[in-house]
Amino acid sequence: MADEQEIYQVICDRLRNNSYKLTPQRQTILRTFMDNAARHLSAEDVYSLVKHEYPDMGLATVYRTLDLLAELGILQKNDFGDGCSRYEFSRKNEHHHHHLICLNCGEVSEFDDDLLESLEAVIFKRNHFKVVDHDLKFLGYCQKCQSTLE
Amino acid sequence: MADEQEIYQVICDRLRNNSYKLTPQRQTILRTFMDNAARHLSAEDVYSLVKHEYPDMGLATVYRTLDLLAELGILQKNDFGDGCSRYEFSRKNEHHHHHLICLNCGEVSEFDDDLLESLEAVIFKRNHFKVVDHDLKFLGYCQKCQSTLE
DNA sequence: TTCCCTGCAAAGTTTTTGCACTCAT
DNA sequence: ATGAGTGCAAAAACTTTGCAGGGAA
Repeated sequence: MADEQEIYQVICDRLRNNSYKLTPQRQTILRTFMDNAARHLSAEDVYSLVKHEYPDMGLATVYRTLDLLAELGILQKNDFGDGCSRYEFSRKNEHHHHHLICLNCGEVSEFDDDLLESLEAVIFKRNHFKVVDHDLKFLGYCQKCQSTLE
Repeated sequence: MADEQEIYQVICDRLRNNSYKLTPQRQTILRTFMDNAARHLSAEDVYSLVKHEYPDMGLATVYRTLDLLAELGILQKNDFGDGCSRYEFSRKNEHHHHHLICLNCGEVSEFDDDLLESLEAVIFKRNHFKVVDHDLKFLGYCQKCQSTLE
């Protein structure tokens, strides 16, 4: 990923260009994602992480901010089937990555592959369905849990 | 798909073999899925469909039955991102199918492809992650909505 | 100053649970 | 007859909304 400061600038610009305000709450939440780039945070996760730095922030604000940032394409919203939405910085323009979800401990890791791009043309021909995005998850057991379980 | 009566027998056997009872509620729900094999029904969908034939059935029973049938591998639980789980007859042993979800009207159609099987070996080598299942969704616009939108 | 944004509390949605009663086996 | 299964209502879990007050531009 590029330099943190640079990313932060790009995001602030995108907010301003859409006439959204750069409130301290939004800044704090953004910083939380930058500080936890490896994780896939839920609203509740963000809420507790932010509580230290910003004890007065409301949970509703977290939800509204995540919504907004996802709408602006800054964050990507994921559903890993654990009952809540989880967010990460959007990487639509980079290499396509998919998620490996451990059925035992719930850890989410990643896997890069472009294989599916070629499929989208096939789908358009066969099904007349115009694909704009795809979502591929692999469910199984991470290395740690494989040894734990047996 | 095979003969309806045959499927029904297989399912009843699987219930009995696990010492679950074949209650009229469960029969009604199963029949509902057989009568709507092309659809991906939510608990609420099943509930309203069943209401005609069985007005006294409770929603909790529908949830519990869908859970049970999914656990037994009779139904497959899907998350299409519309805020509720949707079920269809499980086809784990047949050709792998993936879902095409229309972002406009929400219609879910299907697409068959085995491409991903080969990927799972690559993932085990590269990430030491033991894949047991995968879930691939394509998001886009169905033929109908493509013309409607432009 | 303007009105976007926020915190709070209340409500919404989907799903689960507790409990006493009922029925398939 | 017996415990799995059921309906009902209440609760749980996550998220959204309404509103009055507050702060970024």
